[in-house]
Amino acid sequence: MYKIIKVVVAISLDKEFDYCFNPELRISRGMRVLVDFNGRKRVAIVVGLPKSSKIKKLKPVIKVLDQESLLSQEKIDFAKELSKVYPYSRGEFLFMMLPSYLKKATGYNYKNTTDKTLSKASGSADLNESKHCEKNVFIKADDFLKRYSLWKDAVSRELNKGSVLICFPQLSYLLKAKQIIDKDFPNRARVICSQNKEKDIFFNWEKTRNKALMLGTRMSIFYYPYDLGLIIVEEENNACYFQEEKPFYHLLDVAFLLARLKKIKLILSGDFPSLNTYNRIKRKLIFLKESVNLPKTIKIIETGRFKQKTIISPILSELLRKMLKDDKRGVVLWNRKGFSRVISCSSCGHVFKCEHCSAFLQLSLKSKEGICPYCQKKASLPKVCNYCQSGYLKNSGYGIERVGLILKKMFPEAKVSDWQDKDSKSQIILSTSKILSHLYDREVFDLGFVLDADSFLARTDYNATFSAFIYFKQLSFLFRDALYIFTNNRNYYLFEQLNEQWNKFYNLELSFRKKLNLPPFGLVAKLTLRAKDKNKLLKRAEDLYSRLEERSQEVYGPFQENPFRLRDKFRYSLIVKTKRGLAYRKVLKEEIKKFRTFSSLNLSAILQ
DNA sequence: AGCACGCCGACT
DNA sequence: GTCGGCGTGCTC
Repeated sequence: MYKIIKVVVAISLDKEFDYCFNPELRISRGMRVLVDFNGRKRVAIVVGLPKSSKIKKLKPVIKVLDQESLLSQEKIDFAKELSKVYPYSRGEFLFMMLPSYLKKATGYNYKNTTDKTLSKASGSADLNESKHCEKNVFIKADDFLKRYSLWKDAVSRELNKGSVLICFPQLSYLLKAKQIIDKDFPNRARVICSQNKEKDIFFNWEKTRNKALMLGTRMSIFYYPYDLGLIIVEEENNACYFQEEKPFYHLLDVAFLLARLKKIKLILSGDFPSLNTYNRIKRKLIFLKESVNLPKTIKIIETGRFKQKTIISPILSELLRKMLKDDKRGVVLWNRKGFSRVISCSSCGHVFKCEHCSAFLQLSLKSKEGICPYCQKKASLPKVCNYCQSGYLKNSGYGIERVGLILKKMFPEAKVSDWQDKDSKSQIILSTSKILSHLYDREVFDLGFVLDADSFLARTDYNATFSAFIYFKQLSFLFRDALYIFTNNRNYYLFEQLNEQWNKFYNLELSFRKKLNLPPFGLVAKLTLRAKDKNKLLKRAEDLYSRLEERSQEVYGPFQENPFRLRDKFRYSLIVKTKRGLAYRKVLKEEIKKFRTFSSLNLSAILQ
């Protein structure tokens, strides 16, 4: 007589499959088994042990790969909850919780030593958000040290009982913070991140299961230890917490779901909360703990009266002159890499474009080559135009290198440096917005000058104003005296908000979002289709559009993505607006599932 | 996901 | 004729 198991595999189809096995074998939930799935051998995870099956002819399990359960019932439930929210199957999520070399059928027999209490913790996620969230906190302070001092005690308290997971947006930030954390918790912290070598992930995965202090990037949450008692998300509003490739997910969604499932505390920490988190604070679902921050001066300068022909307006050159006279240092911010924006022929006007993207090549002064700002591929440039054989190449538009060159000419006596070449003697420093990834270096300058503020507002997405607010506010931390912002829209409401209380702007933004049913109130999904064949792609995009519209969804598009063609593939997007809630997500998920992705065309979905 | 099956258009 | 690209169905 045979016994039966239910398994899932790592495919997008959210379905359990039944197999039979010899009762002499020891099989329990959360173990890996090797099965014949549709004619091929595949690793599957056991999710159930039913008495009977509706399927008449069951295939037998080929091999049992583990001696003991690898994934607890709680993790199986967690994967199920995740698959309700995101358009991926329970199987796909369960496999994300395994170190990748256990995803293959390599005969590793996992022998558990510490994970004995697993099967106790079970039950499905409590979807009533208000129940366990009074514990959740947002810690607001403008630098890491201040925030750390506010959540440090919670860490040491929790470590007496169980494990703590601290998430960081990037590995570089994590390692910097680790030096500080190591002083208080010597030899305790373990790093879990995708950059780890396979062995390290496995090593940590096994070792970090008991009263462990885990520091990780966004994926580390899928490897959480069974006795996890506290999750901390540092720089909660950082865009790095959103994974921009398949599977798309936001760490915060995953963290909320896990905290609710495990009934544990979640501490969010950052200089400014995300709008979603602020909404939770307002709804009293998160408690705000704010440390007093020094107000920073942000000055708005209208440039409209001056021709943009000279990128350095008279006001700016006057400010820089005064700054040099006062022996102070400043950073000029311009968010375009390279030297110029367009390379064209002075005679026939031919514009040099990237072969793989719909983008103009940009000149890099350093390599004297053309470079695509999107795919980063380099292309050699001819001395004489290869189309008309007569014209010279002409550069127009401003990249950061050109802005630097102009400033060098204007201020020959000053030391003008690019961000990467700067030293303690540099007086005028040029940088793109990547300066913000050095926020935690705590290097402070006297003055800052944003020359291209309007390009941050020219974005068409609903988040543009909010992102611009965060960008300017975070920048202002880097400057002792003042941050100057040059704009043609002096009267835009954002600018008057920059020197107000931070939550005044948040309240204003939330009221707009509520009126227009945008996140965090409504659900916005962006579905992007990519293919090499432009016409077929458009047809597919229109197909999907009408299908979604039939389901009475508010659909917009198809829009061409910018750039339309990227790495040889054209891209169209659809925007779907619905109410928030699992039922609406389910409709979207079904349509995405029904929409088959071929080798020649793929679909990705981002839900916000 | 990945594979088999079957439907059409192209072509030695 | 039949080769092959691609839409469709299916996996216990």
